[in-house]
Amino acid sequence: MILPLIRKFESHIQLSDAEKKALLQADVAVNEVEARWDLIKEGQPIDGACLVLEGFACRYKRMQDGRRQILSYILPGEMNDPRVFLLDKVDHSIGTLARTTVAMWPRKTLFNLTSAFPRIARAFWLCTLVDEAIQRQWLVNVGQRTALERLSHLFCELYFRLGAIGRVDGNSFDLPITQAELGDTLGLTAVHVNRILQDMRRDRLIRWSGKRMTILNLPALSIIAMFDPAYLRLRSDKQDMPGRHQATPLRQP
Amino acid sequence: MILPLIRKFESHIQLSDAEKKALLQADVAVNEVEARWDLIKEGQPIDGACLVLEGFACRYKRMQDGRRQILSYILPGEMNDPRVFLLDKVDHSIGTLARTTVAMWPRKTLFNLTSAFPRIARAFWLCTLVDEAIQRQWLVNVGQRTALERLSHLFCELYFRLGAIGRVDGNSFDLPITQAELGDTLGLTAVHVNRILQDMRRDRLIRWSGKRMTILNLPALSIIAMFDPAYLRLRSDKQDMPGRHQATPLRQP
DNA sequence: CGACTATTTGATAGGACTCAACCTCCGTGG
DNA sequence: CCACGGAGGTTGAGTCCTATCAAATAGTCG
Repeated sequence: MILPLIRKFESHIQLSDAEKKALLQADVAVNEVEARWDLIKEGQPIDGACLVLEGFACRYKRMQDGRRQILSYILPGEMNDPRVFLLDKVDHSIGTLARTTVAMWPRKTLFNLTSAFPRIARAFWLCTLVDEAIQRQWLVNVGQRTALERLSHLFCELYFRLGAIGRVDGNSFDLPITQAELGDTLGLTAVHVNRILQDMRRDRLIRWSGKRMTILNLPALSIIAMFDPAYLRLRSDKQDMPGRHQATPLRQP
Repeated sequence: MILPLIRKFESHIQLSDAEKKALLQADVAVNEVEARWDLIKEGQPIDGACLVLEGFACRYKRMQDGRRQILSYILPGEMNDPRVFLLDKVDHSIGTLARTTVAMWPRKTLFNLTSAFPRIARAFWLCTLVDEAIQRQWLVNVGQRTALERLSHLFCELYFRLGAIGRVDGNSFDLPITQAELGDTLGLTAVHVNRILQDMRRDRLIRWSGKRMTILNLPALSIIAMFDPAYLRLRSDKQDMPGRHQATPLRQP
């Protein structure tokens, strides 16, 4: 049921069978949520943590006048920061961007798991640290980079993050969001996102039809974005890392 | 020696005398550092946490081509996130913006303190959560706001953060940084920061001569920035909160 | 005073936004 | 089966905000 989480953890550290079993047996409530629903609304009290199993969610903040900034994407295997339990209410909303299945954790379940299995606690820990590293990158992104650089950097990031959880097939992955949402992510308008995307398609950097994104030229994209995946702290010996796909088959004519 | 930290903690929770005493007796190494020195360099292994006692430090990331994004300010009483001890190296640098006195904590000291005094651990905890809330606000700032709004929001934030640690005198406080550094903070060029500052001075919003910033019209500034100090989670019953200065004396004619 | 850094000013260019219209796709329902 | 509506994508023209480049001015410190 919560396989994606295990997968995610294992992209950071190796889990024992006992740890995996404990996670699999954890008491969670699974829900299906339509696109564009709020899982948690800004200002609400918090009852539990939510883990995305499938789909695409995000954290965002909305200003009084309607402007919105998306703060982070929550991909399968990821969850909102469980530490906010300490607070009475959250200062941002969590919503779905596509149809999403989420598992809600009672805080007690989380507490039991992390106290019984220190390595699981450590895995949670590492995940929040990576989240923060991503947060810092996003600030650099909107603060310093041009529109083309921002889009390129985000696509590189998604390619690696999704690759680490086995959601990249060849060079393509599902990206079920709209151009307007991309704009809210990168501090750009939908119109401008659209124009830069056209440039990127023209230059054979990407293809993005329907909900499917294909990275046509990762090296070029990485250079444009000055992208270095180190901040994602992925174990590079994982066999499904996107980078491995470049290996040349040995059987040559 | 580490009074600023106690002050900061007490803007979140009340400490007992025993807790204060433990903090005061903690084993730390205090250093004076000139402006524009790095306390921690990106990629370095981490030996200890650093607490700013006096002055002005920041976290920042530099890109290959020289562009820099300042990620957060570290004010007196604040420290870099001690949780990064878990990692082998940091993904960003920490440097001083002005002459700063810092206390370096051996990780053992930190460990002893937090395990002996759960409320101290909780205070650290709350501080990192507030840091992250600020981080989110900054992303909204550079992602969604205009130059005027960004500057206004930052000045409001500093007014409240410095007020909470008793560094606001009337409506003015020390802001010993350059316009170029403001630019690196807000994703703007120094030239443009300069021009917007002139507008703000003309409109009697602020005065900023030398290193001293004076907020001339906080209500107007708050409206421009759509500023709401709630995210800073300051205890509103603290007697030195800036907000209290608005109270009307009871003795009216 | 002199060297340096920071601030200010001017002219110009360009990236991104605005507003509006139009197109395309797709699910719905008559 | 096709008309309809809505959401998302695309296009165009015009504007504004912000960056760039260069130079002058003001401050600071030894």
